Amino acid sequence: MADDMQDQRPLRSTDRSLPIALLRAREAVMEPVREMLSRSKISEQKWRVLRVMEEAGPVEQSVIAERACLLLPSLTRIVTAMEADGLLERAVSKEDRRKTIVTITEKGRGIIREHAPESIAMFTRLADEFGREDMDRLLDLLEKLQRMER
Amino acid sequence: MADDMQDQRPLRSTDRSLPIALLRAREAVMEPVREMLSRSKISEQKWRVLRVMEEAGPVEQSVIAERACLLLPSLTRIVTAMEADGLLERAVSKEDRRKTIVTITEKGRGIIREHAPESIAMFTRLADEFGREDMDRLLDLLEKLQRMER
DNA sequence: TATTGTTATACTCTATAACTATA
DNA sequence: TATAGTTATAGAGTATAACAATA
Repeated sequence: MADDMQDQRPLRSTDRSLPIALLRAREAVMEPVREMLSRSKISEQKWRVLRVMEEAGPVEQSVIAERACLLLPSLTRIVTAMEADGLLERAVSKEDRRKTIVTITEKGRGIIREHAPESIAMFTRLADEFGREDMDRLLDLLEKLQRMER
Repeated sequence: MADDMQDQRPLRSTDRSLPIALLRAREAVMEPVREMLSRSKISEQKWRVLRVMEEAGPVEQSVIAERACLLLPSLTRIVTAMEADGLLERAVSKEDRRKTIVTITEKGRGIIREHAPESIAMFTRLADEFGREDMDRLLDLLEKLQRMER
């Protein structure tokens, strides 16, 4: 009701602004994660790429870019560096020679394995403190939001 | 149960990874917001600073930095540029001369007013599509998360 | 001595456009 | 003509440390 009056209404408080609330929540959650990653000199972005690649299997770069929330030009640089570090391999697709198929290497998987226990422990601790049910509810809602807008 | 076995468990799917889910959700939500801001040549960060300042009234920079999710060195540059553009004013605090108190100007408020209708309309449309109740629930959970970790 | 904010620096990501090669 | 990816470039933010002024 009264949606036509919205031009006169003030903006929501920043706590109830979805973009700001998502950002603040993420910053809060990322604090210990950043601490963990910085110890092993792997950037947040590279970690996301590893996670996405391990999950998706061999994939083209556009897919990685979308799922890791990176632009293609950024991904090109990141993937080049990671290939040099032996964390992944690139190959031209046989079906479509425009595509580059990227595969995680054993060394790349090693990085994930190395951090998995601590990563899981952090999440478990957070979920316990936050409440498991609320955490599930939150993840459900985030998935729904993600799926809606595209 | 079986939390002691976590070292052997694989990581959660990226859809159920809280940091990744928060990031993807935010990217989805930000798409139209970025489109709006780019039309008026105001960066996402400056927009956050304006929002926080309007809400908080005259505040020191540390507070803005925390609430706008920016590091102090980044904020220093942003605030310098915004002061040059007449969007805010800086003054040394009388109680504690180490502190800089920043105040939004009428011109700064103008930027917010200019974008408020479109911003509210975007959110209203999104909340309708997403479901008002779910949106409230999501914002409650995000607030809770934000408050927990600090 | 600790705190607030600034400056400096190296690195990285963003955003856009232009380009190559394939389709 | 359109698409996948690369390269180039300008701008901006990140992260850290060192510093000045003040408490």
